[in-house]
Amino acid sequence: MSQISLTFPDGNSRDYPAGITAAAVAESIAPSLAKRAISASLDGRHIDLQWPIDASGAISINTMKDDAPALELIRHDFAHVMARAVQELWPDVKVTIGPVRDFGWFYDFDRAEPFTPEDLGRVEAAMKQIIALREPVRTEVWDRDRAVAYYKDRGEPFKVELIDRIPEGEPLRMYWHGDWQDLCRGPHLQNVGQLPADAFKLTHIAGAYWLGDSTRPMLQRIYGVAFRNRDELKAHLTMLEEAAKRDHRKLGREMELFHMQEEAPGQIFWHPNGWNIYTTLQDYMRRKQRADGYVEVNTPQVVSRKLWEASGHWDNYQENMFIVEVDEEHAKTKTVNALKPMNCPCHVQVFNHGLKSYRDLPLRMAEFGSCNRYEPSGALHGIMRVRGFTQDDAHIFCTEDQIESETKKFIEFLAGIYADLGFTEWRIKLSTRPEKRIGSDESWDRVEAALGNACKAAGYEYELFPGEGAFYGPKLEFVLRDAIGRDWQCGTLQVDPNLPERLDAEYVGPDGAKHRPIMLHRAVLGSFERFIGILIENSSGKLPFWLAPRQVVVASIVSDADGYVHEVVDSLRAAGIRAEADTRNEKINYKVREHSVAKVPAILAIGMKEVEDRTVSLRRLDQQGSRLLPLAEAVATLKDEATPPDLR
RNA sequence: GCCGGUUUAGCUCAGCAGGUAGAGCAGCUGAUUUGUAAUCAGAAGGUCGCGGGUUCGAUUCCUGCAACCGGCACCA
Repeated sequence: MSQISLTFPDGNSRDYPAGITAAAVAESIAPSLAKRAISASLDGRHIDLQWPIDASGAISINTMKDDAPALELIRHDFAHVMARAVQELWPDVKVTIGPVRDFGWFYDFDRAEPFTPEDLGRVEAAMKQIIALREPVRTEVWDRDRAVAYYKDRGEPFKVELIDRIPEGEPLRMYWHGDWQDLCRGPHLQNVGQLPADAFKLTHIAGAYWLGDSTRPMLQRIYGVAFRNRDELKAHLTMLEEAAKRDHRKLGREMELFHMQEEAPGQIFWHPNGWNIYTTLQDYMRRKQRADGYVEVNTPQVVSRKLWEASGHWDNYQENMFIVEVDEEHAKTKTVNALKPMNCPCHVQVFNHGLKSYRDLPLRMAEFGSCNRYEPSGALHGIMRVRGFTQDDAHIFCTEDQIESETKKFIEFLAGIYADLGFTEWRIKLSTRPEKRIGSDESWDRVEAALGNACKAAGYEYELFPGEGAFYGPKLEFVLRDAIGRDWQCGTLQVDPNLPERLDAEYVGPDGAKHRPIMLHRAVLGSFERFIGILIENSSGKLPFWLAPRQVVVASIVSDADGYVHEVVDSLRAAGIRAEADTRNEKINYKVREHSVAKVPAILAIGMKEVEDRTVSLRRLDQQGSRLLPLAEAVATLKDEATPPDLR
């Protein structure tokens, strides 16, 4: 038998007969290690202790102390144990697939009856019983015919289809958790008893299409979360509760920012407080864009079908458009229009008005463009995914040579805005040419390189997403990370030579001939609605002072102070601060509590002492105690804080 | 759009094996003039999501629809 050489993490290596298992390797190092071993990593690949090793490489033995492999195994074995429990409880259930995901796993089942929340408790109990049996996990490689025959025999059509989808030549591996068998890539733990029976929870039931395809049957998915121990599970559940507390829909109601109602699904009724955030953010964006060389335009909401036919949207996206028809009873002739789902075709109309010269390029045309899209009902989510929204949209008309410098300029622009809005952690995704595309390979080469070079020139790395670009051009996407680690794709820059062609945009070049410009579609926030939702959740509603809808409440302690309270409010308002008086006949404790719950960042309490000394007592949100300072000083300090970051 | 769930006062929720409903908070009225996260009292507040059916009688049972929630699919 041939020998292989395995290198350990400490740099030493040892020879073993080919075909040795990682379990035997661990045993050869130390019996105690073999006892604690759960899996191994071979040249970075996570492998099962039972698998034979046929070639030399770098090996390390994993124990429960190794976070990533331990959690992967635990979650994956839980998926199998759950599927076993479900089939023990309901033998007619068909199994499909059950992968590991963030914090846990899911498994999709086919069953005529829907699972109920009560069923989850039964499944959890059955899983604990299975774990208590401490049965061994074993594995074998089967040939295709045997595997297909086995699953046909057992009446598991989904598994048969899965096998058909696995490429010829790839080994089909079977795993047994006790007597329960599943087709699985592995690796797994060695014994079901290694699972922490007190560190998992089945969280919810949901529908999910087989193979993620909406034309295939809908299965029932059960989600679970699992950790190495009870404390980690508890910490996770606490984190979920914290996340629920910052839900923008809840805070939107509590802070009286907006509401939505049945008569206008997917559209927002902004209340004074919420609209304050919106306009403050929009004013800021408008100043930033002006300073960066954009011109602002505004274009129609209701646009004839003819333009959408010319742009190509009528053919491809009609299902998602609000169609507005005017019939013969109202007008002499019938017209068919659509609410604009995007601004680009309208911007080309502005560009096309009058003859443009190469000297006009790059032309950066911005619009806070209100758009309406008939989003599928199931996609709507608070103010994050709506049917009526306003983009911070702009189109840069330029030559191909200008793409790189315009992209670099845009990345710097966007970086400054994200920093101002409190997002320091974000990344860039570069999506390149898809299979089905227009344009020559040479032009794709040039444009993709321009985007990549622009990122580097601006000082940012990017991740490559091959094949993910649009059919007409590559794009950059800017993904920011919020305070609790969630990612949000907000900014985008899309290179588009197609729409100028379709809508016949042109400019006169230095050679006196007409040329097509390139369009760069770009946005920083995406939409104001969604971005405000992100801002609310990122800050738990405690927005930075300059964005807070109610910045200061001046609260009287005794009614004899009311006159001075109004004087203080007037001084603050004169300095441009959003201040309100609270002279209700209530205790100061009551007022402090109420305005703290409402997340007002500063409360000024006014009693007779302040009246006599012409001072204010300043209390900051989430801080104990207060600070006494002269009125003029308080106004100056707060005015400073209320100044938007671009005006400081 | 698909699967499952939910819909009762402004908000959070209880209740009803079929006889038209309750609490806390908010709001209103009165008393209290109060020093940094809830002062006390009183009165009031609901076509039980919308439509149809069964029934002597429906908030409760059946059925259709809508919106919302959790996912899936979608996001030009």
